[in-house]
Amino acid sequence: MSALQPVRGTHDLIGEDQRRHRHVIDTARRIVWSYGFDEWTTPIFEDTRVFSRSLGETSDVVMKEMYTFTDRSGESITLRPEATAGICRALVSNGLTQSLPQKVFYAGPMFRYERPQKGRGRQFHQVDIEAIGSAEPISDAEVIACGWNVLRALGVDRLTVLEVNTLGDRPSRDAYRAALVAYFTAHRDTLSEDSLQRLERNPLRILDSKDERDRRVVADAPTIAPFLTPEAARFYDDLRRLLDRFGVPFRENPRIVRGLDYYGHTAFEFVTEALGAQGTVMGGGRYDGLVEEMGGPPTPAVGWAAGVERLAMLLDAPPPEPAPIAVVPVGEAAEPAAIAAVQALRQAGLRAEMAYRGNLRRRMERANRIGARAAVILGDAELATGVAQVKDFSTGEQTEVPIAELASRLA
RNA sequence: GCGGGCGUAGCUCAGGUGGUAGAGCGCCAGGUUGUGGUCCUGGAUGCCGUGGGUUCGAGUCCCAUCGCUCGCCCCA
Repeated sequence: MSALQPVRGTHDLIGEDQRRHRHVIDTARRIVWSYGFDEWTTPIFEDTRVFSRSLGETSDVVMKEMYTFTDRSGESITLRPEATAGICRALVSNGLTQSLPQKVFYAGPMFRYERPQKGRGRQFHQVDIEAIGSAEPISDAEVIACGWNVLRALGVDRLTVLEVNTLGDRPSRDAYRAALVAYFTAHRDTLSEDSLQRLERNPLRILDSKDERDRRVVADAPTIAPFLTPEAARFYDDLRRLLDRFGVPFRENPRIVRGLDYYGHTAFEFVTEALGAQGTVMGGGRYDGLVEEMGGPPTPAVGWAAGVERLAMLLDAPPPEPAPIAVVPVGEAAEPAAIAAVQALRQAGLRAEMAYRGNLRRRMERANRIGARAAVILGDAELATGVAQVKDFSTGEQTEVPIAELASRLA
């Protein structure tokens, strides 16, 4: 009981857990491929500045959640808390700002130092797409449609709702922020302590506070709509129109706020009631300033990230594994023939294992335990005739199959 | 960083008011060394999370501590 345990907030993925996890990633990869995205893999740790600069110095991620350490050469290194910053860094590092647009798919582990909860770990996994170099609202709509199709392919779309909002462009947001600060300052004596802090750092986040006191104040708070510039308003109109055109159902939620500073215009979340406090299963938006932060030219971009663990928990059941074939040699003389047979099955693309321990009863037991759909029995009699006994485990029936035809007959 | 719940076999969990630890599932062996799944018989498994206290005696009561879990904050 006091043996070594995984580090707090990390988990082993074994058996069904692993199958669910892999199914989420495989499905996302397949759907996203059909939209023209290419997979990238970047390092799981980066120069700390990649994140501190891009996520915003006042974001919670940077202030208290990063796994940051100094390596042996004295460099400050951070385990990535999210994928987008690293992708933008890679875009710039590889000179790909010269060949836009880039449509990137990403799958891998992320790290955040937090108290673990349902659907939240210190190491967790995301799938992620980024359409970099696309400024038109049609790319936002297409990115969202792509995410929605991933959820549909996973069969979890009926458990989730898409909520969209606009954060406007820079002038819209500055004007709105000023109005919010004025409004909340006037009501500061009724705000929660947390929200008084937010008023200093990021007043937008008061909007999605769960505190009772805050919610009453928020109910009458101004919305961004009257502060949108004509350009920002039209962008949002276009987005909603195009979502309809793509056939993606959504509802507007003016309280959606992104936690990271680099977002503007489109913000969206696919949320669910099924995961307790962690309702967001996929979230994203537009981040036109980020590539520039990384030292590249001004570059528009839009994307989303989805939590693999959270999606895996929403899955009904992991997809079934194809059942293997068990090859069962009887007696030492049968070993070479059994090895040849099992290799032939594998060459034919089948999943096949040998059961070679114990008496025949043990071997058949083993064959059953690995979930085999059939057992190929090879003993002295079979070697003499060149015909194997093949037992179908679902029916219990046993038939004779020439050894040379095993692969084709069992395919 | 702050709150609630829970720690007994590999897993799921029983163990009124203190008397030296149980079930089901799983595992191992045999019934059957040329036939699995079903069935029968037998077996192993535990520093009862850890440390301390009360007591003749603690899984049970008290204190502390660690871990897990759910929630707040924030997010995928």
